[in-house]
Amino acid sequence: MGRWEPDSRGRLETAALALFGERGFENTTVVEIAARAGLTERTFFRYFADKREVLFGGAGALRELLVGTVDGAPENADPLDVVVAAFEAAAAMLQERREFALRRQAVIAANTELREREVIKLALLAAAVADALRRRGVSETAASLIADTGIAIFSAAFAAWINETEHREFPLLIRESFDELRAVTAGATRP
Amino acid sequence: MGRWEPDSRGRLETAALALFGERGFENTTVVEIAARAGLTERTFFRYFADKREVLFGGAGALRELLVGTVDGAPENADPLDVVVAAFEAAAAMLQERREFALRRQAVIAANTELREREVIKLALLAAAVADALRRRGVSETAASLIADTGIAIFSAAFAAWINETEHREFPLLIRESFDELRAVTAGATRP
DNA sequence: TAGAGTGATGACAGCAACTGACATCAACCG
DNA sequence: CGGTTGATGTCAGTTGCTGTCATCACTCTA
Repeated sequence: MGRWEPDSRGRLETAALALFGERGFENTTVVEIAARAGLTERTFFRYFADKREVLFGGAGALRELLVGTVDGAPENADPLDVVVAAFEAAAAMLQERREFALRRQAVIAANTELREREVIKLALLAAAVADALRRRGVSETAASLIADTGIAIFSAAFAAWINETEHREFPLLIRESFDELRAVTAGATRP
Repeated sequence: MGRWEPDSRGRLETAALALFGERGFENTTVVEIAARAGLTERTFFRYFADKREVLFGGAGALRELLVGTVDGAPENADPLDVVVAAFEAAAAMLQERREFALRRQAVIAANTELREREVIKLALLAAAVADALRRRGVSETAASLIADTGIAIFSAAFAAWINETEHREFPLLIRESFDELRAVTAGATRP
């Protein structure tokens, strides 16, 4: 048995999500989060670079899944198809923790700073996916475009998944958004 | 003649960009910015919600231009074409202040917090464009997708405009990114 | 098994971002 | 001419975040 309770990081994350839910992000101090987790403020900042970061621990796993899927796709597959498939896998992953995702999203939606952080996390995911595409030989610009497009599809599907009253499968919603995007671009100016 | 020097806001912006360029964002305090502008810290925070915001005053004008262009487009025009045209207009606007844009971008690129803020500004632009599209009758999901796609095109073109050694016309680069995106989506899975 | 690490945590001091409350005073207005 | 207004200053306080050093159960090694 260790000297301290185990899983400090997890306890901090749980405490933070609970407190943010109860009284909001701004009305919760780091000292309070740490106290509820049975730790001190200093320890909080050893695990998380800043107060917001405590809500974004899962981003790393998501990135690995996305990059892994792209890296593992057949060599001659269409890049956009590959990216969409990767986001479908990510959607499936999130779907398994829908309750957590909902509570977390409610907290984030209620605060501008947190929305900022979420947007930048998405941008980082896009950058990682773009890198993976370049490794497959996709050109500089195309890689960015495709990765950003993937994020756009994912965001649209995520909003639907969270907000729709009839709860449909998240990966299915990804596919639908993709179809919609193809319809949209097909309609635009033809040379 | 006023009681104070005019254009406090502008003086703060100029002082901030200069200081950030000299010693970096993190090594510059708000007190120093205010002092160089002949003002106090408190006044700085009356004009800007936070330290980063001093670099993003132009975002409002950009949004108005985008939204205005979308609102003013012919009623039956293809939504994606309309959005691309709006971003071409925005690109033309930025091109007129290339020097400023370059210095500003160098400062932003050097700091994570500032990159975060820039990403969220782009997200806000996307949201505004999406709203404008909905006003035109475009569906909820399609509006988000098209607006995000526009941002993706803009971002890719902006990177090229800033980084390429041969300086090409920004609006032209937008058009090229758009073409590339269409090529990419045309290549993906066909039903 | 003594003693030297090791690693997670605590204690404490301090900076800088940001805020609220109130004071100031030139310019303007009736 | 006196009152109001609006931009700015002053000051005190909270909180996010960091550097530094101490602590001490556990572990490894001689």
